[in-house]
Formats: sequence, structure tokens, C-alpha cells
Amino acid sequence: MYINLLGYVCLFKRKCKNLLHKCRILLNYSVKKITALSKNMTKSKIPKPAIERLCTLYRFLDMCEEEGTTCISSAQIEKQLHIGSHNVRKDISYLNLSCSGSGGYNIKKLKSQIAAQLGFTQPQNICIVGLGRLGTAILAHERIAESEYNLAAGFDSNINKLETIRTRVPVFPSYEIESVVRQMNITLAIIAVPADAAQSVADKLIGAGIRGIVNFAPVVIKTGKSGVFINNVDILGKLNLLTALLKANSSEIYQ
Amino acid sequence: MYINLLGYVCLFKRKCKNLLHKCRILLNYSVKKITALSKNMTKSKIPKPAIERLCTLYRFLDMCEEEGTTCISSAQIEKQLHIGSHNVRKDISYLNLSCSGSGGYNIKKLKSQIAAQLGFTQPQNICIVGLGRLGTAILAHERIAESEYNLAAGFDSNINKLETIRTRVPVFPSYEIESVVRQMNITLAIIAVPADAAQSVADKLIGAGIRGIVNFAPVVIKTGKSGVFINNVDILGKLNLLTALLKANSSEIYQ
DNA sequence: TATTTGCTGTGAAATATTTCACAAGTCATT
DNA sequence: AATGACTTGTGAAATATTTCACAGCAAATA
Repeated sequence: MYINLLGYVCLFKRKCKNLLHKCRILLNYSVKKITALSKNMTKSKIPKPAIERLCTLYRFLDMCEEEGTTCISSAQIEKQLHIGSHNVRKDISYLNLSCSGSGGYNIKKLKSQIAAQLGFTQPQNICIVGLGRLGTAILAHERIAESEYNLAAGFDSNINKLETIRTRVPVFPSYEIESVVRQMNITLAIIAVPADAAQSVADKLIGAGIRGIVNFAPVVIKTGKSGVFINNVDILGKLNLLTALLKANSSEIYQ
Repeated sequence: MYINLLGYVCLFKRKCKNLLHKCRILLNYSVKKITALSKNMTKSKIPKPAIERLCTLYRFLDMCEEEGTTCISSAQIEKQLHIGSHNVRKDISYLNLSCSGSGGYNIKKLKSQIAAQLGFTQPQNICIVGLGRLGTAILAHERIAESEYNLAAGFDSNINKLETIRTRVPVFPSYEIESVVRQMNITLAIIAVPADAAQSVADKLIGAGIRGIVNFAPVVIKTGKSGVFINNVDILGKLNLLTALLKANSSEIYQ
């Protein structure tokens, strides 16, 4: 049997280097950990899937409230949202609160508690880049106006188009993105431009200090900057997912 | 110390009933399990998060292919998609294939393998309900035309509007949903109607045998029928999610 | 008042998913 | 051919998430 001995020596050397590197990392990590602990930064982490579910729940509660319902039980939520009642209760328990009354949760209370924990209380300024059909459709979205988000600006690269748009939202040419975003303190953005323009728009937005992007363009937006969150809503991707789930036939709902 | 003894007796009785119920369920379950095993239904399950990532990857590979790239490594994918390279490799390993060449995966091969495993090979007929700004924007989506999905029909309740829409996709009034969906063998649907009409439209679609729905209306669609997959794309929900993630400051990307 | 029902909240157990470490392979360079 | 710098693929370990079971209430009912 032939053994590549020198290959192994090489491997060994590399491992030593890796080890050294890891020692350095570990040292760094320890220091950070100790600092964090000493500052008592024990942020009780909510699992990400739970955060997603809570967002859906929040939207749902909003709907219920409009319809005039005041109370809802975890069992009812299970029926409507296809989230197991165990799961619902657990998710809510992460919030460390209690808003149970007779017949389940008090919707108003629960909603405000979720809002407080997830940070929906402070109104945020948002903007839309790309005022084509999709962009203007979002501009006209009735519920955004009623929400905790303030649609502060719209952008489009076609200056002639800007004048034809009838909306109460102030609109600007795309080259003003950076200055307007900074001036108006806009934190979230919605991208609704064609695929080829999406990445450069995203770069501008991130450069201007945007913290989160919902991207409707059919490309995957990349970001080098950490702390910026991107949510790619690609319709073909969604269709693909449905196809795949149908084939795998796992659970029924995907939010 | 006061003990509610009778309460406990009652609890005990309830537990006995529950136990009996569970025995029945267990019996059923066992029978099913044995049948399944005997039929060798060992469908090697891909975890749902992995399926989601593979869908994103598939879209991304499509993009790369258009740009003319032929090979890509897991490390490069990590940089672009913010999915850890370990994770990428693991996900791909669920597919039980090997398409590695020099310098990483062969894009064309990998793409076709994902398509085969996730069921993207057979073209599917899809339809859009609601031809407002959002609906027509989707109708005009260039990439859908090039994709494995065939946009077979559009529906709107406003009959007068139908005549004004210029598109190659055949359009019908909403009351024909059931018959057209059945006739054309449409399996997936996109809902782009106002919030108040969404649920009734969904019910019609599901009644007609639709298997999956992408819902852009800002409500959570419910389904009693199992085997129907619903993907609610609520823009306010997405914004909420970004806000919550920013507050929690967990990872950076959410697809 | 006695009993029953229905509900939440939550540690602990069970399960699912991600990360890790490394064998094994390919190719370019010395 | 020796070496080094890249890969992937994958069991096993580590971690995260979900599910379960039930105490503990509150309200409804007999």
C-alpha cells in the first residue's frame, strides 16, 4: 500500500499553523466573553425561527384587532396560522410576560408586548427605490400608511417619471439617495428596481447607512458590511420553494 | 397548607382519558409506521432549512450561469450568499451526488442536479389572480417567461379592466377561476388582490385543486386542506422582521 | 360549594440542524 | 516526483429548536 508520507507532513504543518491561528482566536474570544459577561450582557436570545413566527403573529393580531376580536387562545392561533399551539406558547414565553386572561391572550396586550420586545414601538423611516409598477403599488399600500413605518421617500432614476407620479410621498432622483437617506434618517429600504440595477442601488443605500433592505429584484443582494440585514423576496425563488416542498411534502405552511 | 384534593382526582380522571386516547393514537401510528417501513418508504428527508437554502442557491446559480461563470466553490458561495461553506457543502451532500471538478462545483451540473432532486424539471402551469399594479408587474416579469414555470392565466374581478391589459398571457374574469384552473391543469397560483378578497380567492383556488399559493395580499391565508402550501409575502411582515432582527442583532441575512 | 373544563407558562426530553474536523481528491508549481 | 494550495463530502459533536407533560390558575357548570 502506497502512503503519501510527504503529503501528511505537509498536512501536519498546516494543522500546526491552524492551531496557532485558533489559539489567537480563542484568546480574543475569551477576552471578549469575559468583557461581555462582566458587563452582564446576558441578552436573553430569542431563536430566529421564533422571531419570524412572532412577526407573523403580530401581523395576524393586527388583523384580529381590526375585526374587533379581543381575546385569542393558542389553540385558535394554531388553527389559523398553522403554528402548533405548543410552539405559540413557547414563542410567547420567550417574551417574559403574561397577558393571559379568560379564554386566552388579550390581543391588545399581547400585541403591545410583542411590539415592545421586538422593537416595533419607535416609528422608523423607510424609503422605496424604483417607482415602476411594483414600486408605485407599494407606495399606494394602504396598510403601510397606518403602520409604525413612515414612508419618507421614493427614488427613481428616471427624472421625467418622477413628475408624473401622484403620491403624498416625496420623490427624488436616484442620485440623491445618499443625501436624502442621511438627512431624513431613513433606516429601512425597499428595492423595486430591475435586476441589473439592484446591487448598485443596495451599495448606495448601505453606504448611506441603511440598516435593512427588502429586495424585490430577482437577484440575491450581497453585503460586505455586517449589521445590515437583507431580505430577498424573489418570486421565482418562492415558486421554487413551493415546488420543492410539494415534492418533499413536508409541512403545509411556509411564511 | 390547603390541598385541592378533589381537583387532583379530577385531574387524574382526565389523564386516564388522555392516556386511553393516546393508546388509540399510538396503535394507529404503529400500524402506519409498519406499513410505511414494509413499503420501504425511506425517503431520505432533506431538512426544510436546507431546502430553502438550496432554492436560493438554485436562483443564484441561474444568475451565475447567465453571467458566463462555469465553476464555483463553496467558499465563493459563502461570500456571495452569506451561507457558511460548511453549510453549503452539507446541503449539497443531501442530494447524494457529486459534481465537483477542479476549482469547485460545475455550475451547470449542480444546477441540473438540484433541479432534478427538488422537482424543477417538469414545467408547471401557474396563474395570477388580481391584475392591479402588482399583478401586472408580475405579468411583465421577464424572468418568469424564461423559467421552468409557464404563466398560463391571469384573473381579475373587474371585467372592464381585462380588455385594457396588454399581455400575451390569456386573462379571464375571476368567476372562471375554477374552470380555467382545472382545464389548464394549473398547479401554483400567485395572489395579488386586495386584502379583503384574498381569503375567498384562495378558497376558490384550493377548491379547484391548486397545490401551492404565493400570497402578496397583506393577510395570512388559511387553509383547511392538507397538502396545500402557502407562502405569505407580507411586506409589513418583512419590515417587522428586519426591525426585530436589527434589534436582536443576530445573523445578517434572511432569505 | 364541588367539579369540571380550558387555558397558559415552562423546565426537561426529544429531535433537528449546524458546525467541525479531516480523509481524500485534483491541479499547479517547483 | 515532491510539494503545496486548493477542493469536496461526510460521520460525529455541538448546538438550536421543537415538542411534551404537567403544575397552576381562572372561569364555567352542576
